[in-house]
Amino acid sequence: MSTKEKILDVAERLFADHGFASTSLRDITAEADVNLAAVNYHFGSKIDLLKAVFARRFGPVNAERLERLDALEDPDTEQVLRAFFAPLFKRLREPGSGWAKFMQLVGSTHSDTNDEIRACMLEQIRVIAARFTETLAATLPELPPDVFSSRVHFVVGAMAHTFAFCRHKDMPLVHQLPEPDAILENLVDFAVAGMTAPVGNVVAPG
Amino acid sequence: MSTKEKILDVAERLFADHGFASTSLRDITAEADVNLAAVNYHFGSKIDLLKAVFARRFGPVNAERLERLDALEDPDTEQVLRAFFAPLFKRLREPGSGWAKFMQLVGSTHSDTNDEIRACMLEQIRVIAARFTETLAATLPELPPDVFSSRVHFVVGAMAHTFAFCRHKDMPLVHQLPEPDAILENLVDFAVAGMTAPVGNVVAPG
DNA sequence: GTCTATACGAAGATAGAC
DNA sequence: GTCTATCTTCGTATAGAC
Repeated sequence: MSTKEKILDVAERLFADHGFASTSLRDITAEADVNLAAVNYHFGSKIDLLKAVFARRFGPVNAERLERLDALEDPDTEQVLRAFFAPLFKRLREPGSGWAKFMQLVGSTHSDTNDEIRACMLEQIRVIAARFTETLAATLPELPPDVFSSRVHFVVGAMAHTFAFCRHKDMPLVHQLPEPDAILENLVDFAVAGMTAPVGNVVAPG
Repeated sequence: MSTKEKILDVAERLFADHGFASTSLRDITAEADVNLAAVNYHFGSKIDLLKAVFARRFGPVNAERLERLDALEDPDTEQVLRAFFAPLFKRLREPGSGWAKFMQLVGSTHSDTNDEIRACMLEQIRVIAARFTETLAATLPELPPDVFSSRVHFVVGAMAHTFAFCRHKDMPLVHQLPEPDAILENLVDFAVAGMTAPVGNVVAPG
């Protein structure tokens, strides 16, 4: 395995387990058994290494997402959501492939307050998110735009938190977490019900 | 204002805006116009400063949450969720009080991969979360335990992401975000629908 | 009791030798 | 391509002023 690939693999795992800011380049290069300066040579900087970690995996996932979305004719809310979630979830079935760690990293990065760090992931999903948001909105034509926006936020949050912690041990309050395929079904059930919920009391703006 | 309070205020804001790891004690003490060593004197360490930031605000919020929960007799799903969310949301109505920044910090810390950082917040809500999870489960007796667990994760994720980003400008995909009170109503509608959704296809474990 | 000045080791980044 | 040396900034610790 090349130095570059060794760094990518170890960085992905350590970023996911301890967070980007809390992981030092010395941790990565020591565990990958390469020289400290190799990171700067191959990737330029720590933040560019993070970008490379995201770019490597999002390519095939996003391609499959678009394929699934384009294959739908007159899609409903569930089909759109499933087309977005399934391509990532199905890769969890390959143990040892690193996809579980990657998903964990995606989830935590999605909620990172640091704009520069979050941008490394957002630049990978910006185009695809726009396509899916647009198509999803079309399945809910009667929903007020501000309610739709709020609910998309809620779905994104539910997804991100699930990605980040669905396999985490330190969850004393919520036990008995099911298998990846079952989590996907639970997430789709939940998100469809949330997106299509009746609109309750309207609060006047201002 | 005392040195201790100045440090707490500035730390809360900078941790919320840039993340805990990306904020240096020198950033904090420079903006608070106090000496660097004052942090170590008053709080002991950077992580203990974070704990103090959480402890200051969670006290009154959690007390009100328990009051509202105890006041309910034979509560339904919506009432339990509202008793948890409302005490924090209502404080957003006081502009300049720092509660919006605190909420942002709570949301991002909830999704932090670093166990030590997340523990600073979890220790503040552990007892209360157990009470609410237990009461919430009682309102959904027919829901399979693993589905309930998944859905609680989803609600927590929706909440955390909303806290962290509901006032953020860098959200090009989702516009027209409503006012705090409307976000609370939207969140309650969404979470109630998600928690009470019919259980779809059951996936065999393993 | 409070606060300040200052020093130490470790971190990320980078220039230049090989 | 790879590695050493070095720069700046970080969290932390300590001695002492008020």
